[in-house]
Amino acid sequence: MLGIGQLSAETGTKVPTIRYYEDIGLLPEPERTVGNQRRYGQQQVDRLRFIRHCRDMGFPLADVRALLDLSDDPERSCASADTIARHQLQEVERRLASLASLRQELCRMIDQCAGGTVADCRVIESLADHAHCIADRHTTPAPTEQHVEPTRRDPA
Amino acid sequence: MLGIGQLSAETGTKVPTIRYYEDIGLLPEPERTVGNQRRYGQQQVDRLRFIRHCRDMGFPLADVRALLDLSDDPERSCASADTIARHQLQEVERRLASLASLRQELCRMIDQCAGGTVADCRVIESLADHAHCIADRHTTPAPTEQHVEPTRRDPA
DNA sequence: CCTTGAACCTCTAGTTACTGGAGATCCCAT
DNA sequence: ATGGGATCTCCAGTAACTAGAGGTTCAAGG
Ligand SMILES: [Zn+2]
Ligand SMILES: [Zn+2]
Ligand SMILES: [Zn+2]
Ligand SMILES: [Zn+2]
Repeated sequence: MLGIGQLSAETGTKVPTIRYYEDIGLLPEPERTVGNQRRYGQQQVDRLRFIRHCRDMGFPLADVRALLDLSDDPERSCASADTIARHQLQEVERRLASLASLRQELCRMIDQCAGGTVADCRVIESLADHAHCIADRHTTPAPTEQHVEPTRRDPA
Repeated sequence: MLGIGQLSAETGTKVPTIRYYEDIGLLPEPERTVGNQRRYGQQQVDRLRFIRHCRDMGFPLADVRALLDLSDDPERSCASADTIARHQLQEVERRLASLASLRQELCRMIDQCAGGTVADCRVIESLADHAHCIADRHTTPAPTEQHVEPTRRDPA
């Protein structure tokens, strides 16, 4: 049986995050010691690994929840799991397209600026007027994810 | 002079968002009618357009704020504007790379599943164990943005 | 057996960039 | 004068965590 800190180390998940997953019902309430501390078994380790892997692949928690439900009973058809994955793929492709076009605009913007004062800056000018852009509109990537510095992950 | 609803229509920004930008100091407090309603002039329209365009290009509000400050005095050197833009470009490229690798994993995952029960599903299996992945780790895109359905933008 | 210090507990609040609603007020046209 | 849409302020909620305060528990050393 592992304490929460060991589970954290084992899965590369921060301790408050584990408790958060428990709060929202992604992880079942674990056993407790007499002194009220959480104790986890292998099942929980696997479940948390599954969750983290899904998150790293960009699935939103709602999808992770659905995938966990599915994986909890192996007799069911996997059709909906595949559907979720295909949706996620589409989402990733949407973001890729939008980022690619964004990259182009940013490059143009930066290339055109020769330096000097703000009055002559092509970057500022381009930002002020979308008419300078190639794309007729920019679609927001709409990520639905986290906002954390990349100071994570250190798997066992 | 425009009312807030007209400014909203003019710039494709929702009314509460305009008030939010005012709250956080991105838009200056506008004039008011005797009845306390906001009235905007062309300057404000331009400023809000600038903000929205920056946001659509993926700049975080902190950067938008810095860019606005710069564009407010045209005599300064544009070096820091260019630096912000180059940072943003790097960020976009980072996300592109990470999404491309994600796309690959998702494709593999989906291709390998022949359908059937969850017990045999390659999607579930791949999610359960990162060892099935090609990439040695997935880097989170770390977006710092919004979470909204794409029900926006309808420029004048 | 007792002490110490790291790990753990609960609870609250903050992050980003907005969005939505309640309940009250205003503006304008008929 | 009146009706209805636009606007006002304030508060709460979204995603997915993260951080901190203030108090307990565990395990090892003496
Ligand atoms: Zn420049
Ligand atoms: Zn543009
Ligand atoms: Zn399958
Ligand atoms: Zn993986």
